[in-house]
Amino acid sequence: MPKETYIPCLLRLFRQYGYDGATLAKISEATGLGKASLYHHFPGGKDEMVEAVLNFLESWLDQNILQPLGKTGDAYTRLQQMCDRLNEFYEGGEQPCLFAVLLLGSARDVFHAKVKTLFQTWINAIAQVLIETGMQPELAHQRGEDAAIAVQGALILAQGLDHPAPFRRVIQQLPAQLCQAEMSDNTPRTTL
Amino acid sequence: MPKETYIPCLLRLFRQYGYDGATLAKISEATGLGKASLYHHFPGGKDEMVEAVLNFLESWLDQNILQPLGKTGDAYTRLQQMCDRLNEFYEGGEQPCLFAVLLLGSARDVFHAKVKTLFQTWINAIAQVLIETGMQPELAHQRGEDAAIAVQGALILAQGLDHPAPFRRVIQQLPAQLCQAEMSDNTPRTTL
DNA sequence: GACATTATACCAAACGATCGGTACAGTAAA
DNA sequence: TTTACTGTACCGATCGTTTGGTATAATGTC
Repeated sequence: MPKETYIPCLLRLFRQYGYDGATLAKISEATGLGKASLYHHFPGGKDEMVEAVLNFLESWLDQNILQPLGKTGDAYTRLQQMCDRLNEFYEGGEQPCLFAVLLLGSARDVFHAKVKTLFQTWINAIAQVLIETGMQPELAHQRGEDAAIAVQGALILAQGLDHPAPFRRVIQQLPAQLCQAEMSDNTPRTTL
Repeated sequence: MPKETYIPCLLRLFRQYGYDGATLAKISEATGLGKASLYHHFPGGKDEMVEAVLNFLESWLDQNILQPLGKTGDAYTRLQQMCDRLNEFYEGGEQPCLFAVLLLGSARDVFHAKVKTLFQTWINAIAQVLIETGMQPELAHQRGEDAAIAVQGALILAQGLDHPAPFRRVIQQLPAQLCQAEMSDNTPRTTL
């Protein structure tokens, strides 16, 4: 079997257990491959496995996020499509984000560069959509960051509260919040 | 020396390296205590060390967040005080959140219950402040979640982008966003 | 005060288990 | 016969943990 076959399984393991927690014993059991076979497909060991998963996620990002966002048409609808795909990918908030897992694990330095560019790519793509609607580039970029923040934060909270509701709500509200016009005054609030 | 002396050091280590990455060797070196001495203070081993850190964070939360939020006075100002303390604690976005680290590490199950109640306590305290301003309880609770989401997401992004700017911006904008009145119509946006 | 006892704080060394990784013989397919 | 792949057995290193013990200071006893 080609090594690409095992990428989804590896993704699942690293998301679930983290870099350290996903031991070769677990990987061997989950893939049904002996250690020797794993090292045949991934001579670089665990690091190469994670790298392969990150490459897979890069192409996933391109196909499921960047390309839909790059199409012509309604900005709101395009962002909604992105949210649909994110909802799928994170299984409605039940699965954590591998990026966050890697960033907060002990091997953060090894994969930091790759994760950084993936984040930047995603944020820039969102910003570009908003710029096309006439939004100022600076604000659009902020909104792109806000989207990433909302998704990542919601995933953390969903894990922490052991309930996916916050993530689902964020995903549902996100397109409207991103397209929303800026507040006219600085601090409009209900009451003091 | 009493074991409380070593809590800040342990907090730093677990934040920086994660549960798995903070090995006893590193802990021994950082604290200046031999492994056996660590087991004198924390007979339960690493788990008890983390537990002690979480207990410390629980009292930190009470003193620096819950009590200021519980005072009388301007809601906006109280939330701003909370943000100041958070900014301190996370060192302007340069330090990750131990809760997230634990939730995404391999030992998530062990500390999940404790982290969950701490999250809930924090969110409820924010919601209570907003309810006092006349906000509907349901919306107030959503805003409490939004605050946690924004902080956690911003910390992840700050780690991922290797730049604390997103966190600082979120912290600065947070009080206004929480107090902000609900949108009149559902999806007001600039352009299609 | 002098002495025995106990509690606290600490450490060097070693424990078994598991880690990621490798060597190599063997099998299956071309 | 070559190439691709896999199972077994094994490696050194490091993991968290435990053992056995030593100082030091406090506490009780006479």
